[in-house]
Amino acid sequence: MVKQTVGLKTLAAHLNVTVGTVSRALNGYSDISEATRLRVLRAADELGYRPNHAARRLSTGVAEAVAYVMPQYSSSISQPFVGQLLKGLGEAVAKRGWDLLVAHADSAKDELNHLDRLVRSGRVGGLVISRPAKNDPRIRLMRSLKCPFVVHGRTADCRDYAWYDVDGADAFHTAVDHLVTLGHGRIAFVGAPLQYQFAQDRLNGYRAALEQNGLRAVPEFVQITEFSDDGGELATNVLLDLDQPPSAIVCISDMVALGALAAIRARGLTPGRDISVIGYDGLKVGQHANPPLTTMAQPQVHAGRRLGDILLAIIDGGDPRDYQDLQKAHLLRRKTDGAFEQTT
Amino acid sequence: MVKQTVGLKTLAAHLNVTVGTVSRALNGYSDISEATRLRVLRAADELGYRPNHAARRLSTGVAEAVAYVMPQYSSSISQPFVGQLLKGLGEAVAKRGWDLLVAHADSAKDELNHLDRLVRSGRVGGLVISRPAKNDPRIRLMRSLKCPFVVHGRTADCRDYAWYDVDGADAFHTAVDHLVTLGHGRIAFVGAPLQYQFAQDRLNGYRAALEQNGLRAVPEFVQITEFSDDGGELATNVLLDLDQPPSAIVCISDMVALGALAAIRARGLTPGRDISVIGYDGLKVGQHANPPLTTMAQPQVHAGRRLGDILLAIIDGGDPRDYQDLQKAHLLRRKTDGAFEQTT
DNA sequence: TTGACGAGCGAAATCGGTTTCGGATATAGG
DNA sequence: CCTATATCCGAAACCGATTTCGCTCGTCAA
Repeated sequence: MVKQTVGLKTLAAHLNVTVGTVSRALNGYSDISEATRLRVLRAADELGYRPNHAARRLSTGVAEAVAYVMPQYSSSISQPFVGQLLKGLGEAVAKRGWDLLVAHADSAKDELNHLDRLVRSGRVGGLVISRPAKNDPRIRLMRSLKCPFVVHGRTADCRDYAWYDVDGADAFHTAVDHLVTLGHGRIAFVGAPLQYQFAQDRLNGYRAALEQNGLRAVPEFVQITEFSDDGGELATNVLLDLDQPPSAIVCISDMVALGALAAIRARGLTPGRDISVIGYDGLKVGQHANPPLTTMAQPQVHAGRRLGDILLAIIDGGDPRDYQDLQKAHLLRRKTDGAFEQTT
Repeated sequence: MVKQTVGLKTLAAHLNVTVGTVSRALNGYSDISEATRLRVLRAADELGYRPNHAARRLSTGVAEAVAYVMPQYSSSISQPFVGQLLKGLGEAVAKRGWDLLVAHADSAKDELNHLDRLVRSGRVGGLVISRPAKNDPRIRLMRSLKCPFVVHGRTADCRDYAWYDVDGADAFHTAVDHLVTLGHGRIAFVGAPLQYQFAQDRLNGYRAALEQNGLRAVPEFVQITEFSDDGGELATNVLLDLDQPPSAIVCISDMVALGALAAIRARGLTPGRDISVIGYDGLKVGQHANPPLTTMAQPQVHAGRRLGDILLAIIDGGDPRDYQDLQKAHLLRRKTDGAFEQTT
């Protein structure tokens, strides 16, 4: 650590006042004459005074920092949004002069320990939890610690805390509806392990849409696989090997969908003509896929900032239940959705 | 901030010793009897003692935290590697129980102010600077502050500080050599603004390779454009409009290369057959491009951890000049590089 | 002229640890 | 048996801010 050069003491000596006076002048107390305040402010600026963060925290008891908890098993797909999120989060907390720190997880057990330390040692005043499991232990921990937090995503029971999420059920409902409109009746779902709530939500949306459209739910049409392009490719191959393969596939993410496209092309079929595919995320790279990927795009841009604002509001004493933000995804048509053709 | 429940004082009272004794027992001093140490350790564990971070920092003077400075203009392409890097960095600092915080930049000027505060207020003991400009003010600031730092990338003069970089000049040399081997003689370069050192490095490699292969440097073949897919598309269109267009293009990044592919396909040409394209980064999504993108892949996996280890070593007093790590990229052949055909 | 009052500032306690110094007890040596 | 030494622990200073308390002025009304 760089040694403190100019502290309150230096300033005070320089101005012939006490440290208490300087501190009060800097923090806008009323029992300081305007003349003194100006003298102090000017000197602080000239000497480049930076209050020692640790001392202030110790004294005031506020951490002036929040943490972002990285997704547990961060596959390559989770990376793009991490950067975006951090940027937004950083902006939100920086407005208040607070710090943003990131917590990473070695294992599930280590992570809880890490978070406990982070909170109970007073390093952070709140945190953002991404991509929760159905009954996430991290959320239970934060509740028991009475530590402010906001969840990026939701769990099964999400009534009592703050969260920001995109409505996956709605999105997959929309995707299936769209495919039905195009004439598809045999629609498959390639999903991820259901321990994650978002995986369950999207599956629910798929199923609800099938039912509402009077379509039969074919058990083999629901493939749960690894959350990656390889997983998507594997699952799609299983689907295509079926006696009566689907004519359309909705995929739980764009990355999975890219794998699906690869599997389809490998058989000499053309995505969007022979088999329709719809992804989820709205990743920019999807437009460079072969062919460009139709997807359910998210209003991802402001998620980070919104999460930060929510967290700060709760730290300020806001009721978490007042901050539950459900965004809708929208259909972004590119080239992998097409009308059903009997010829298949 | 969650109020401290059990502090040193609580522990001391519970054990009928003084806080000093507890502190020394916990910190492994030798003048504590083994019996007492065990009693203290056990009690600390049972009561779930977490030392107050601010107090310890104030007392010891070490920040127990480092910061990662986000790339200045983080376009979509910069995101994937941010996540990876943070993961590795987090692991490295977590081994020591330190925190990782991220600093984001509103503007260039704000950023310097922000970094100055971060360091001089004692929040961090060192930092990682990504993607420096040729003569980066952030580096100058850190030097003047005598704050330990490591650079991810290099500047023009990089002799006196620690850095980790991938050899862009070598990579583009390799790429051009490869294309020459395939019979190409008209090779273009699509790059990014030269304010960034990495952009200059890669251009240098391209030029050196041309010269070494006895190829003429065509001025119009060097296109400097925006660091994105759109930029790549624009630049490639310019190249294709030339009276004598190139038969191969090396692109400064995979994202730019994806734009190039789009431009090529838009003219009914086939990348890899009519025109070869080589990207840089080794992004996984490149394999889902149309056609799969040949690229110079980086050993990106350990960059974060390595940067973290280097930074900690310097904070421990290591000589920065002993930590200069230049990695090599390697050619990852997919489908966009092909033999030159006269027919074009 | 005096007493009350308020403005402005100094002095000191406080946050929760770390670390130095010195004292008490136990052990060893003569 | 008495002193020298090592062992172990208590007491207190310290890190650099914040914040409370109270003192000292100057001002004004009685």
